[in-house]
Amino acid sequence: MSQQRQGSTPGDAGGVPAFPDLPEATIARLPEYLRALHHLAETGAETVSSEGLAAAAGVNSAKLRKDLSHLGSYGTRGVGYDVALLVDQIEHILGLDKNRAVCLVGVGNLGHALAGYAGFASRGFRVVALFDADPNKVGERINGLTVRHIDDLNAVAAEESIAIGVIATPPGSAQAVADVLVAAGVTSILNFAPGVLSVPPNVDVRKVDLAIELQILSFHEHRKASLTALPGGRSAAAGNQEAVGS
Amino acid sequence: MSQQRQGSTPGDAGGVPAFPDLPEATIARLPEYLRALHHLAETGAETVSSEGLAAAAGVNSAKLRKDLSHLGSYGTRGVGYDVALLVDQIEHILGLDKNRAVCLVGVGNLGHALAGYAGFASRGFRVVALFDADPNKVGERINGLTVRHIDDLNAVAAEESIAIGVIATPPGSAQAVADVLVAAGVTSILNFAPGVLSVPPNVDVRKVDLAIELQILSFHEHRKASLTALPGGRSAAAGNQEAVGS
DNA sequence: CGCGATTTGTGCACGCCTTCACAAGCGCCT
DNA sequence: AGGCGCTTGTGAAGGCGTGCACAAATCGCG
Repeated sequence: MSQQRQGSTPGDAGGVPAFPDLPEATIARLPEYLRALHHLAETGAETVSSEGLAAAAGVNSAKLRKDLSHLGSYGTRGVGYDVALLVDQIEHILGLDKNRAVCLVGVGNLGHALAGYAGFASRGFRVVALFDADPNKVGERINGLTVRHIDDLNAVAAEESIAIGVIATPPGSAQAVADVLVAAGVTSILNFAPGVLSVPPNVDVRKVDLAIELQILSFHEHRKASLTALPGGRSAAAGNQEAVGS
Repeated sequence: MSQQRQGSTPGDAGGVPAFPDLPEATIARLPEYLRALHHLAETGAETVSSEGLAAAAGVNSAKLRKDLSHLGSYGTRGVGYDVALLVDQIEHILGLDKNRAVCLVGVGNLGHALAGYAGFASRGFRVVALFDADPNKVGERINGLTVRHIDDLNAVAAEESIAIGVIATPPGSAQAVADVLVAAGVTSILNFAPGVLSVPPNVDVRKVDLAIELQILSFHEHRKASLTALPGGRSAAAGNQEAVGS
């Protein structure tokens, strides 16, 4: 068993598998596969076929096979994929075995909810610190953590290496917070504030804008309404089950 | 001025511009353009160049021009785009002039925050009803709305046409809630619960999974770490500012 | 009235992603 | 041992999206 396929770069340091240049689209789907696999494992399944896993993850089976083939050959022809093995592999690829530290900036309406979101801890992330600029919020205890002032961010980052920063502030403060995070050495940011962040090229930013999601749905709603109103108004089938991802 | 270009289908009912088959990628960017345009309008700008708007929206200027060209010719060569006109056009395309009714199911940690999210109302959406299955939550008042029991959803949908349903329940209840929404005639769903929803083909589902976003960031963090650790460890520049969208 | 500066709109080529279809491989049953 | 059915892994084709580079169009100025 051990490591069958090591990756591309031969001059590899240690046992870290070099990255076989996974397509972005594949990476965006791996977490969904992982969730489906965990669910399958709970039901006691030892192996899954690509068909079965694809159905559980909501994708085409061919796509799933191609995605998994990029990580190496972890399936057995005629049988399927070993669930436990695949879970380990994907978690390793995603770096989830590192139990990454996350800090959250902005303990307002949304930030408050995010701080208590159970889905983070259960999937390999530790929320280690909460920050806000409002002195009235500082000191408040949420889910076992005390809100600290944003000026303390540097100090906290110094003791504990922060892998990911989450921005849940009003739009006007987002850029300033991003600058602070970058200055503290954070190189991955999840931004819930509307607007574009300007960051150095080595920093990755993912943006989630709830209003944008609604607007996209509104468009489809608008389109469907105008189609069914037209003479040839059929069932207006089109793209559905659009998953968010880059 | 008025209408220069009406769309494709000539046999058009009323003044509704038939849909020129916008690419999905373009649709996903229109809301971001719209936000940038609103911001520009507030600063008093009458016109914008594609370069300027592209910068404000965080995209390539060529991409922006191509996107806008799909909606028709609303720019003037040598001058730029009329901000107010473009706002109207995009809002119309997205169907935001309809002031769509949104209902939210699941008033837990996240749902509570969503119910109070100001970004919805300010961008053309009205949260008209909150639902939950927990009797203890029913009756609670949030942001001027009273939480009702999920069984009342059909009745509410009968009086007020609900355009979009938002699911913010635990994963286990999501499918059941989706079924109720579909039965009530809702054809657009925004799902915050992990997992795949099964819906009829005429229903659009968009999914937002916060943990997935973190996992994707984790991957890039993992990748960057292993790159900088290698001999040729340069600044590890790669894809950044990845916006979420289908 | 003509010219140059500016900016839009778009044809074209390239690359990524998806999907199909099938050969190769594996296990089981006889 | 041999054959059969099932499933993976992948070559190839097609479609979609992006970005370049440029022609067409408009405005302002001399």
